[in-house]
Amino acid sequence: MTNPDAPQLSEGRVARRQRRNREALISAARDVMTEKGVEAATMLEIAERADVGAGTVYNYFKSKDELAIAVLETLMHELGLRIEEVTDTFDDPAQVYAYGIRTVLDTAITDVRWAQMLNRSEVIADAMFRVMGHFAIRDLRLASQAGRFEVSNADLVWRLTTHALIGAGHAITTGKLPASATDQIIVRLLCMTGIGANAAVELSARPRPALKPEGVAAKLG
Amino acid sequence: MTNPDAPQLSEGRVARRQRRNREALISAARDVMTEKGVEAATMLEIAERADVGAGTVYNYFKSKDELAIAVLETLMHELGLRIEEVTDTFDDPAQVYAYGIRTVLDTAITDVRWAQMLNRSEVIADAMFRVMGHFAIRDLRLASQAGRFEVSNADLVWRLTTHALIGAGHAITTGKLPASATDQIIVRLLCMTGIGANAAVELSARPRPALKPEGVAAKLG
DNA sequence: ACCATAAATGAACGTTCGTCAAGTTTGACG
DNA sequence: CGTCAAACTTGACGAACGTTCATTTATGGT
Repeated sequence: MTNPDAPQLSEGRVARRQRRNREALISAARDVMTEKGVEAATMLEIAERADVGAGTVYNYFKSKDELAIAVLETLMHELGLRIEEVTDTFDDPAQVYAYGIRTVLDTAITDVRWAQMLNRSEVIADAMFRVMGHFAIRDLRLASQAGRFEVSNADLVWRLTTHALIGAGHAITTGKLPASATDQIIVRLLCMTGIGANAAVELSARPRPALKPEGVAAKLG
Repeated sequence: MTNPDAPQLSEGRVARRQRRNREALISAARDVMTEKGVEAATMLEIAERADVGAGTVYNYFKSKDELAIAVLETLMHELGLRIEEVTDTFDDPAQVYAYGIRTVLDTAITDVRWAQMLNRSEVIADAMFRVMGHFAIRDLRLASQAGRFEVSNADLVWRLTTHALIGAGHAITTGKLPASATDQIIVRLLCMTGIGANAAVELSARPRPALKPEGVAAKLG
């Protein structure tokens, strides 16, 4: 080797293609899955939209499920960043948490791309636990330390909350719950933090500034 | 027709066979699905175990999903009856509710037949909402009227609880939560009734009599 | 005994996911 | 440049699935 830098530079081509393929696959999968739902999306159509052979998908994702999870993580990560942009200005950590779960629920039932993925609850809930848990668990802990919540095991509360949240979203999009129930849903999820019903009602009634429009938040990974 | 009773009597044969087939199918499906899980259970194997042609299944159930739901409803109905046998002797309606969700969670993670079906969360949670909701919603209302809970919308609380319950059970059977977390899970689910964290801890710590052994409760439909 | 109707049947269908042998690209090295 | 091994891509393919449907069988009133 003439130059220690050379190997790294010359590996660039394949690395670039790999990144392109991976991103194209996630993007294509996101499109197809949010259009038709996870089950109805076929691996072949995803591969075609990504301009890639059918077998290539399996070089990047072990299974259809793994690809779906990657898509979900993308969606959630983006939403998490947009939420944090707003809540950064809040003083009360309890309100940060409340705003977060409220916004997630609203998005899940409003945004077509989310609504289509609400089947497979346990998979979504798990992705939400991991991706958004970074923020949520931190907020739960902060609020508890501030004496606003009574949570000794933030992991557990967040785990239960994600399942209830996804379940509620699914129930609304399938008409089993009216969309007007969102307020009460948030109240009850806040109850899980150990504050009583009254405090939960107060917390959920605080004014909620809107998210910034999409795409603006794509600044940091 | 010589006798107005005759048509009914002579219809007996086909009606009996239909009932036999339906029951045999549910029973076979329960066996296969609890052995291998819902997805891995194939319609062909279920049909064979029920001693019935592959196509016959679709005379009784529109789809595999519908069959799975029927199985779930059977399991839940039986458990609901067994729980009620115990809680009938309780005085505090809040304790009735607490015992119920505790027992459901324990069963879900202990009984292999339940554990195998914990995928497809939204389907299970919905079945649980309907089948066990008969008891649970009544208990929530009673406890609220007695001033023990603060629940204005029992339907909603029960809906959220089922999703969290199934999600938690799934998390435990997949190792994402330790089995020792059940106590805390019940505490948090009780928190959703609007009582504070302290009251929830007290309620969940009450002594819990064991269920009667299975099969004894098969007395009423 | 006869027949109209309802139910059961299982082979066949159309799809699906995931695999694999064959072909292509890549980049270090002489 | 040319060579070559390793890494990557490809699309045809196998196996398996849920579901359908033309056909056969059973039923019960006449």
